[in-house]
Amino acid sequence: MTEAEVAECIPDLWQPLTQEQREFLAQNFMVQKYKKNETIYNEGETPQYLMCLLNGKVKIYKDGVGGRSQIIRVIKSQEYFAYRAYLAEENYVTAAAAFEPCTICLIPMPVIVRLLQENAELSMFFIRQLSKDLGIADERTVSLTQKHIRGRLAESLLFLKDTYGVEEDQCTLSIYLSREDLAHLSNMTTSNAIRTLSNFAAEKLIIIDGRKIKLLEEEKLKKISKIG
Amino acid sequence: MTEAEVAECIPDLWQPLTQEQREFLAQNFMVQKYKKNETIYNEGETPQYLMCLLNGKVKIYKDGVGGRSQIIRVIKSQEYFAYRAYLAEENYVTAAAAFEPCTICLIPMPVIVRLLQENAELSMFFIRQLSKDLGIADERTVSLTQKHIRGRLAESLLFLKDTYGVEEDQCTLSIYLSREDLAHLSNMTTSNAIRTLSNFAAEKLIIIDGRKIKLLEEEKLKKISKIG
DNA sequence: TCTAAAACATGTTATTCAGCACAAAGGTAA
DNA sequence: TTACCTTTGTGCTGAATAACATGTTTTAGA
Repeated sequence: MTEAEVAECIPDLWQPLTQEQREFLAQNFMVQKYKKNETIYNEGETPQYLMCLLNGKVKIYKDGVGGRSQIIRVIKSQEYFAYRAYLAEENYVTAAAAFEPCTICLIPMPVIVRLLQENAELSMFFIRQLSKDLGIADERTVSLTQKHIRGRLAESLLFLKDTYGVEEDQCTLSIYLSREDLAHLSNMTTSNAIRTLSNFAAEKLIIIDGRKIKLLEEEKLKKISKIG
Repeated sequence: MTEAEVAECIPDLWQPLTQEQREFLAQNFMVQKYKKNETIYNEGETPQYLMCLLNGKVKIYKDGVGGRSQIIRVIKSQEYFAYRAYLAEENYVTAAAAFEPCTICLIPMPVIVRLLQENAELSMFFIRQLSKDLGIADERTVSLTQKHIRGRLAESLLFLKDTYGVEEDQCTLSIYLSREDLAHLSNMTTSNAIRTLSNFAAEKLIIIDGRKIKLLEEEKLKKISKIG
C-alpha cells in the first residue's frame, strides 16, 4: 500500500503526523475484510489493535443478563474503534460484529501509543474523541432507561439516519437492520420492535417494506423521541 | 498556597509535570468550598474549569424525561471531573452537586490544554481516565437497562462500598444517602428504593438504621447483582 | 425448485414496576 | 412547645412491556 493510500484511509490519524511518523505508521498498517455478521472481536479478549472502518457498518454490543444483547454504539466509515480497552488497560468489555461486509484497517496499539507519546496533536484527537463518546454514553444511559418504547424506537430511527444517512430519495434509511438488531439498539424485545414499527407505519410516520424503512414524518418522530 | 500543598492536592496531575509546568500550574490554582446539596455546575452551562475533589462527595447527574433525575457517576476525593465537556467542545450535558460539604480545586481548562500540548505523560493520564470512564459507562448502560430492581439496588450498594468505603466496623457504608438519591442512582422510584431496601433488611442481607446501611451478606448481594 | 431455517407478524398472558394516596416519623424553625 | 416540612414507609392500582404461543413470510442452502 502506498503512503498516499494509507493517508486516504485514516486521515484523522495521518494528518497530525510528521513525515517520519507517517513512514512508521505506513509500515505498521494492515487491512482485513470481514463478512456480513462476522465477529470482529469478543468480550473478554485482549485488545491488540486500533481499528478504523474503511467501509461497511459495524455494531459494538454487549451481552447482558440472560444473554440479552444490547447495541452500545455503531461505527460508520472512517471511524476508529476497538482502542478504548487497550488505553484503559483492560480486556474488551464489549464485542464487535459487522452489520455488512466490512473492510477494516488495523494498527497495533503499541504503535499508536508510541505516536501518542511523540505527537500532542494526535493525543488531543483521541482525548476529544473519547470525551465525545463519553458524553454520548451519558445521554444514552438516560434515554434507554427513562424513555418509553415508542420514544426509544423513534430515537433509534433518527439516530440511524444521522449516522448512516439516507438513499437518493432523502428518506429511506441506508442501513437495513433486522428487527432483532433494531430491538437490541433500542433496548426492547424483538416482538415489541416489530409491533411498534408497525404502529409507526399505521400512523403514517414511516413506511416499512421489509427491512427498508422510509422516514416520512421526521418532526413527529423527533417529538416522540423527545417526550419519551 | 505553597507548591508542596498544591502537589498534595492533585498528585496525578502534578507528578508528570516539569518544574516549569508546575510553577505555571501553581499560579493557576483555585480552591472553592461547596455546601451540602449545593450545585457545582448545571446542564447546559459552558465548562471553564477542570475540577478535582479535595474532600467531600459529589454526584454527577442528569435530569431526563419529566425531570426524573439519574445519577450518572459519583466522585470521590482526589478524582477529577467537569473536564469532559470542554475537551469534547460541548456544553455540560450533566449537572454536578455536593452530597456533603466539599472542597474543590479548580484549574482553568485552557491551562490544562496547554499542559496537555506540552506533556505527553499528562495526555496519557487523561486518555487512560477517559477510556476507563467510557468502559464504566458502557457497563452501566447494560446494568441499568437489563437488571431488575433488586439487581440494580444490590449493585448500587456494592458500588457505594467500592467507591466510598466503609466505617471501622468494615460493613457500614461511609456515605449516608437519602432514599431518593439511592433511587436515582439505581434507576428506580423512591418508593421502590425504600421497599427493596426493606426487603433486603428483612432477608438479613443488610441492616438499615435511618440512612446508615450495613452490608451483612456481601456475597449474596453480589449474586443478586450479577443475576440481575 | 424444494426444504429447512430464519425472520417477521400478531394475539394473549404474566410480570414488573411506576404512580398514586396516605400515614408515620424525624427534623427544623418560630 | 407547636406547627410545618421533609423523609421514610406501606398498600393498592394500573400501565408498560416482557414472555410466550402460534402462524406466516422470506431467505438461504442443498
